[in-house]
Amino acid sequence: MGKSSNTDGNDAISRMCRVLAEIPQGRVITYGDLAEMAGYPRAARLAGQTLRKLPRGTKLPWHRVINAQGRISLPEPAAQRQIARLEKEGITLLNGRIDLVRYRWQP
DNA sequence: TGTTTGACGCTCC
DNA sequence: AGGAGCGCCAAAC
Repeated sequence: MGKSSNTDGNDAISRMCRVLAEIPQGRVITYGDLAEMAGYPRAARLAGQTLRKLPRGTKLPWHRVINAQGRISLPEPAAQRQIARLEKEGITLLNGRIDLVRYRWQP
């Protein structure tokens, strides 16, 4: 069947979004875990690359993705937007850091 | 087809 | 603790 081969680049995006949509409100996930759960172990950077492509008005909880250090990886203008959304969900930051032991989501 | 690029992660100083 | 240096992996170019 011609072209509906599934190996086009959109596969990664679909999988990432699927996982992203499952993250409960008030919890966070690391880039590494997101990638792994999407079927791409060791591809943390791919997760970031994928998130960057999300449309501006997406309903997906892109803000719940942080790095393994509990910090925001997004560059500055947008970092504040992410922090605002996180705090809105009750996620507190201490010195710019999120307590992964407390907020990390692990199914 | 080969090289460069990141919203990363881990280890070592 | 905090920072520098490598390693990883798929998408873009």
